[in-house]
Amino acid sequence: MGIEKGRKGKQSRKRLLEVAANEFANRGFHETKVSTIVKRAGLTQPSFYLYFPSKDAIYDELINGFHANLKNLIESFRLEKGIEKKHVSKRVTAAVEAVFRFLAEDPDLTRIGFFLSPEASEMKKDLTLALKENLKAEQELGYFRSDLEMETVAECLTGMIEHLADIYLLDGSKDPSSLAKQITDLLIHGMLVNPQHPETE
Amino acid sequence: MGIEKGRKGKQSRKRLLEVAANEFANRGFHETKVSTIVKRAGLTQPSFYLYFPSKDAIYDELINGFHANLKNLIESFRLEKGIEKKHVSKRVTAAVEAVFRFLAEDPDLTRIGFFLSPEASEMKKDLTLALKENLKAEQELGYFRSDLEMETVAECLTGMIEHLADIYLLDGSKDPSSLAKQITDLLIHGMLVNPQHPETE
Amino acid sequence: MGIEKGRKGKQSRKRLLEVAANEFANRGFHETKVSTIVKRAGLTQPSFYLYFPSKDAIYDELINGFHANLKNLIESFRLEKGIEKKHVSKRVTAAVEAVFRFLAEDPDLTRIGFFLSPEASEMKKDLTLALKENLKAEQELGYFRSDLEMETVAECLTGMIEHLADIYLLDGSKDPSSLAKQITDLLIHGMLVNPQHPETE
Amino acid sequence: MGIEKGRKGKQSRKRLLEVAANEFANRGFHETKVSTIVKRAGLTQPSFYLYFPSKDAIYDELINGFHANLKNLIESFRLEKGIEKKHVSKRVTAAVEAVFRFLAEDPDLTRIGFFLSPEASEMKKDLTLALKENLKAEQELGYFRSDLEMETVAECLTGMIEHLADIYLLDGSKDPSSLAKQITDLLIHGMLVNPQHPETE
DNA sequence: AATGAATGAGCATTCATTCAT
DNA sequence: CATGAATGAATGCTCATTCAT
Repeated sequence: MGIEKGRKGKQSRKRLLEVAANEFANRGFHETKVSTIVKRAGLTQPSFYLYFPSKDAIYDELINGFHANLKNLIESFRLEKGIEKKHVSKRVTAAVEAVFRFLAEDPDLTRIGFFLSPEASEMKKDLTLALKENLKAEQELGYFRSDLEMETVAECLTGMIEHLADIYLLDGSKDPSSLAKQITDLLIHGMLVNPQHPETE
Repeated sequence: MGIEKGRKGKQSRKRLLEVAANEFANRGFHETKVSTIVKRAGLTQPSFYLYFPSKDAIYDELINGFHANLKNLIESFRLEKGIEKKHVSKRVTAAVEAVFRFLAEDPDLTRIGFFLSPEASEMKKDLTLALKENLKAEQELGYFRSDLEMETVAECLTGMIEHLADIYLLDGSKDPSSLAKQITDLLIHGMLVNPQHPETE
Repeated sequence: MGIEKGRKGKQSRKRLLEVAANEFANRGFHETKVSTIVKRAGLTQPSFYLYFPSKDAIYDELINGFHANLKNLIESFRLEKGIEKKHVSKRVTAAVEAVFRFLAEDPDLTRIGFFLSPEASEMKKDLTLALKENLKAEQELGYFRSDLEMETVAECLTGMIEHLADIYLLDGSKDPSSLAKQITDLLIHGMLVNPQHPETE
Repeated sequence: MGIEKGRKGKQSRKRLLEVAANEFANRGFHETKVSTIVKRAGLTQPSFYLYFPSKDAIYDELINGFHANLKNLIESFRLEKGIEKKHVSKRVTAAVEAVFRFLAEDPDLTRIGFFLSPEASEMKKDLTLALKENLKAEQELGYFRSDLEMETVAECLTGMIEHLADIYLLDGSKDPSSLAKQITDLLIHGMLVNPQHPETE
C-alpha cells in the first residue's frame, strides 16, 4: 500500500526477501546485517527501506508467510478425516510425510520459522495440536492403545519430526518419504520384537 | 600473592556466572548485555573483566561446563553395560530418566547448551551416539527388532528428549521420571493396541 | 553503483585526513581521539568509519603516503648521479635542500612520519642510505677525505637534518635553502679557520 | 614526606622506578600500563600508589632526575673554561664524549628524557646552549671561522649527538669515545680533502 | 608493607535508519 | 527506482585510581 511496484521493484523486493531468508537462516536475526542483505541483493541501504519499513519487518514477513503456510497444511489434515478406509499406519505416514515435505520446501524459511525464531514454539504447538487431534480420533476409534496420553505422544512425534528435519531433511541427506516411514513404523509398532508386524509394505 | 581469589571474589564470580546463564538463556547471546549482567550481579562493568576476559569467555565457560557434565553422563551409560539382568525396558527408562534429570538440573544452562548455542548440535550428536550404542547392544542381544536402523531410532529418541525437555521439563511442569516412563513405553511398545503389554512395572 | 565516492564524500575524506594529521602531529597517536578528529571535521563518529575502517587505518594511510613520497625523493637522488659537472658542494647542498623542502611541505605529516611514528627510524634509515651512497660516490671520485667512514658521516647528516628540521624548519623560522647551505658548508669545510675557503658561491 | 620507608619499602620503590623506566622507554608513556609495571615489579596496584601519587608522578620523577643530571653535566662544561691549554679539537672531543658517556649511562632514562618526553626539546635546548657558548668562546679566540653562526653549529652538533646516540650508542654498538672522535673530526675539519689535517691523535 | 576487590570515566567501533538528491 | 552521505544510540572493553583490610 502506497508504493506502486513495477516489474523491477517487485524483483528487488523478492531478491531482498530471498537473501534475507538465507542470511537469517545461516546467521540468526542479530548477526544478520541490513548492510549485508542489501549488498548481496545488489542494492544500497536506503533501497531496503523502500520495500520494508525495518529489519524486523522483513523478518516478520518471512515468519508470517511460513506460519500461514504451516497453518494451511494443518488445516488440510482436518479435511482428510472423512476418508476412513485407509489403514491407520498409512494415514499417519501420509501426514508426517506431508509435514516433512512442507519443511523441506524452503529450508531457509524452515530454519528461521521452525528453529530460530521466538515464534517457533508457537508453530510447533500448532502442529502438535493438529497431530494430537488426529491421533486422538484414531485412538477413540480403537486403533491405538487407550492408556496413551495422546498429548504427550503428539509432542513426541513433533520432537522426532523437528530433530530429524534438523539432522537429515534440511541438508537433503534424507527424503520426506523415507523419513516419514521410519518414524511412523517406530511410533506405531515400537521397538520390541513383535509377531504381529506384517505391514512392511 | 598474585591472582588468588578470596571468598568475596569467588562469590562475585559465581554470581556473575549465574546471572549470565540466566540472561543468555532468556535473551540469547547477542541480546545479553554485559551491562545487564553486571547490574543484576550488583557490580559495575570493569568488575566483570576482573573475572572474565570477555563476554565470549563467560559464555564459553558456561557452555564448556555443560558439555563436560554431559560427557560425564554419557560416559556413565557405557559403564552400565555389564549389568545385564534388568529388563530392557527398565534399562532404557533409566537412561532416559538420567538424561532428563541432568537436563533439569540447571535449566538455564540447558537452554544455552542444548538449545541456543552453536555447539548444541554437537552435544546432541554426542548424546545420540551414546544412546545408539546402547540400543544397538540390546538389539544384538535380540531384544529389539532387527530391521530397525538404530541410528535413526536414537535420533528419534534424542528428538523426543529434546522436545519434551523444552516443553515440559525446563519449566518444571513434568518430572524426569514420568517423562522417561512415557517416552520409553511409547518407543518400546508402540502405539498399536497390543495384547502382550503386561509390564506396567 | 557501489562504493564510488562523489564530490562531497571525497571532501569529507580529505578533511578527515587533514584534521587527523594535525591531531596526530600535535598530540600523538593515543592522545588523538576519533571524536576530536570528527568534531573538527564537522562530522559525527560513524561518518569516520564510512571512510576509514579504524583509527589505525587513517594513521597508516598518512604514514604510508609520507613514506612513499620520501622514497620517491630518495629515488630522485640516484637519477642525478650522471650529472658530474657541478661542484660537489653544490650537489650536496641541492640534495639536502631537496630533503628540507620535502620535509617542509607538510609539517604535520613530517612530524608524524619522521618524528613520532614507529616507522620513523626506518624512514631515516632509508634516507641515510641514500645520502651515504651519494657521498661515497663522491668520495671515490676523490672529492672527500678517504679516511672518513661515510656511513657515520651520512648518519651525522641525517641527524643534523632531523634536528634542524625539528627546530627551525617545521615552525617556518628558517627556510630550506638557507638551512641547506649552512649545513653543507659546515659539513664540507669544517669549523677550522681555513685559507682554502673561497666558495662563498 | 609522610611515608617513612624502611629497607623493603626503598627496594620496592627502586624496583618500580627501574621497571617503569624500562617500560616507558620501550613502549612510551601511554602504552605503559601501571598494571604492567606493578606486575613486573612483583607488587600489586595499590602498592604502586604507596610510593607514587600517580602514573604521571613516577614519569616526572624519572624525567626530572635525568634533567637534573644533564644540567650538572652542562654545568661542568663551564667550569672547564679555565683550562685553556689543550688543543681545541681535544677540548671539543672531550665535551662531546662526556655527553655521550652521560647518555649511555642509563639508556632507558635517556630514551625517555632525550627522545620520548615532551620535555626532550627543552633538554636539547639546554645542551645546545651550553655547546654554543663553549664554541663561541673558542670562535672568539680565533680558533674557528668567524663566518659561522655558532647557534646553528651547536644545533648541528646536538642533532648529530642525538641521532648517533639513537642509532649507535643506546644499543651499545658503538662507544662514547669513538663516536665523539668521529663527530668532532668531521665537524672541525670537514669532509674536503685537506692538507692541514695532522691531528689524527 | 601490602593486597583483594571494586569503580568512574572514557574510547573505538557498530548498526539500523534517514535525508537530500 | 535508486544512491551518496550522514547520524543517534548503543556496546564491549580498558585503565588509572581507590577503599577496606
